Amino acid sequence: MPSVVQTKEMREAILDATDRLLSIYGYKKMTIDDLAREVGIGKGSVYLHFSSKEEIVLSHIDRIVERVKFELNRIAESDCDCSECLRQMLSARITIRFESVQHYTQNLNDLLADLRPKLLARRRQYFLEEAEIFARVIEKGQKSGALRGDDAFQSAETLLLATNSLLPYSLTASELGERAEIEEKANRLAKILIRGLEK
Amino acid sequence: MPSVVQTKEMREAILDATDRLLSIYGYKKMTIDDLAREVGIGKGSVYLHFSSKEEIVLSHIDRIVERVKFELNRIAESDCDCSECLRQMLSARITIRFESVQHYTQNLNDLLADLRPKLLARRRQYFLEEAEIFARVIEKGQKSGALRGDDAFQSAETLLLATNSLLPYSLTASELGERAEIEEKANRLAKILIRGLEK
DNA sequence: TATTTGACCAAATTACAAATCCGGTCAACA
DNA sequence: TGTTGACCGGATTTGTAATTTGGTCAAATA
Repeated sequence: MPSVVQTKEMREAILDATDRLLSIYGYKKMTIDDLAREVGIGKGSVYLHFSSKEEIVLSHIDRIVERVKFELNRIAESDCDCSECLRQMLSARITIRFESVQHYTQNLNDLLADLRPKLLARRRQYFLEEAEIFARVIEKGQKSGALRGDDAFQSAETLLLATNSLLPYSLTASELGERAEIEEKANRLAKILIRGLEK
Repeated sequence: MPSVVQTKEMREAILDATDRLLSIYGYKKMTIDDLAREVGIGKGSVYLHFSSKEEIVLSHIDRIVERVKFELNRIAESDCDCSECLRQMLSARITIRFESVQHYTQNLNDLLADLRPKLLARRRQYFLEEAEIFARVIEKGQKSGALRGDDAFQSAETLLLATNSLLPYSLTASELGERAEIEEKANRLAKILIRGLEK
């Protein structure tokens, strides 16, 4: 059996390679042979760390969402005021997601087409997890008197839903527009949304 | 030459048939032979009204957008107060768009895949035209003192952008969720957005 | 004559089979 | 003990023949 440290490092290396290959070839055309070669290990070794191709790619996507959640939690627990927290969280979410897909050659929807059913289920899960972090901040804001007393989780869902339109899965990186432009739109939207939540 | 009335009615009949066939087969698999048969005219007659298959389908989509714009203008010119106008306009937009795609068997993005470049250009145009109607209402609200003095057109763009996420082109009608659920989300979002624009 | 039509054409698409490729396994190797 | 790549069957691609389709226009129709 591989040692724990080696296993963890190797998992990361495989997911890094997955990101590179996925961005060029997409799920279907990315082969396990390619992946093993890119990592520099034998094909059989890939299956020491993951049980299937599907699990590899889903884990890669999980990792991105974990990064987003980590950053959201970091901001949520910082001591700036509630509105500023929400502003930073919305901004960070767009930034990380943009960085995660900007090197993809086609749109995410097509690159991951064959995983669609599994992904839809996961996206709902991701959405809930992120919404919970936002809801915590909103609740804090309500207790401090800064925000209105609407249902916190529903408000969080609404924030995410509204800002999701900025990075549609059906657009190519090149069709998305400049990063600066997207971030400007995101800020404008965030400003209006957050003001709408304030007392 | 066909008489004006007949031409207009026949155009509509062709676009109606286009909607039916498009919702089942999509752009590529919908044939002009099928279309002519569905309308009950000869194939050659289709080309008396449209110059190409592409023009037919784009006209069909134009017609939907025209319906949306007509309704938006109607509400915009009614005499309810600005916030209420915006609320109704956002709601109408979702409702009409939902009705226009709910009978489609696959997602719009796939059904219209082969038209993507042309459609992207048009969507930008549609977006601008709708945004202008919203901007007029916002400007009126600013003059009456109900709304903040931010750039009206930018605010309009932001409203549309945010609510676009409710009906993603990449989801099947069956994946979209219940109509009531979408309208509820739309209302919640509209409420926050409009409050964010108010003084 | 004024309209409408469907047979016709080239180009695109499909159908079908043979050849190739790929995810996943596991006996052998280091 | 930990790693590997040859191997398997099912899926995919490739090459090509047969079919279909967008668009036209001479002929039919009214």
